[in-house]
Amino acid sequence: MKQRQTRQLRAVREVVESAHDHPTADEVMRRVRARLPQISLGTVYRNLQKLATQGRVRVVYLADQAARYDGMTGAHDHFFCERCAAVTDIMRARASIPAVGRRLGQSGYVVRSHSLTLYGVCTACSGPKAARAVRHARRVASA
Amino acid sequence: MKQRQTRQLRAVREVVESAHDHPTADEVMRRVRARLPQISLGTVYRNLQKLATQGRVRVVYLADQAARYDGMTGAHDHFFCERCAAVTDIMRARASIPAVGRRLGQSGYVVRSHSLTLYGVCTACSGPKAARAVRHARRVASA
DNA sequence: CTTTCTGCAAACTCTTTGCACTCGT
DNA sequence: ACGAGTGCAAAGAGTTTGCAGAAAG
Repeated sequence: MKQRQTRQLRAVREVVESAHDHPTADEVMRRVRARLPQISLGTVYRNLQKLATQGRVRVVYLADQAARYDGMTGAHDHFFCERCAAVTDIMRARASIPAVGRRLGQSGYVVRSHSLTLYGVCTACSGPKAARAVRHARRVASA
Repeated sequence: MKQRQTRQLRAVREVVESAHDHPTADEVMRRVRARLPQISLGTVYRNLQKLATQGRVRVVYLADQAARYDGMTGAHDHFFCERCAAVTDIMRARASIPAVGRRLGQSGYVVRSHSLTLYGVCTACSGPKAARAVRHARRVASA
């Protein structure tokens, strides 16, 4: 029952907490392997789930894509770029959502959490240097 | 290139459009089979995707669950009951979201769509008759 | 030492796809 | 008749899990 402080758990936690780009489980594994070349994807999933249960990590589900993991646990939402698959944090989108929860609460619903995601094209992909940005993003996304 | 009016496509469309409970692809197949007993799950998926591309059906992605299909194509959001897996439509949650899109637009982001889902416990599951409601929901969910 | 955790691989779920055949048009 | 659509089964992607051995406390 007691949680052990294994090097794998710590490495997964440190990778996710220091990541600013919402990596997938697979990407987390690649990064952890820089330090622990033997770690398996199953262990990464188990530890990510453990951290998520403890609230140390947030899981971000995006349409039909693989789940992303986010070390920022404070209230914020996400923007998903349909061109380069980048995920950007949005800090101010939620202002009105507590009101929705309150209204639903009067109808007997208990709102525990919510998820707001905007889909579209990000600055890098829609701007004048879009071609270069897309190339860059693809490289990062498949690295 | 021309779209054909097959009985399978029509049956899938009619099932989803008349459903009020956000069925999964598997559930759609079960319902269609009442009329077309030999329809395959692959065909259901192909037709759901076709209808979604045409905007006649909305796909609702919920955390790590299977996708739900929604015949209501107008703007609305969803509440997901973590106890019975029921999905409820929420009509008024989005009022403030266009403003978020506008603000992001000024930063070079193009917002094409968004998804807002609230998670919690629904009226039937949190009320005084919760036990019965849960039993009912489970029966429906696994029917 | 005891118990949790790991690595591996197999299993699982959901969804997509290749192929030969069917059926709208 | 032509070719889009179907059924089937196999393949894919992402995630979970059983088990024997490793290692944390």
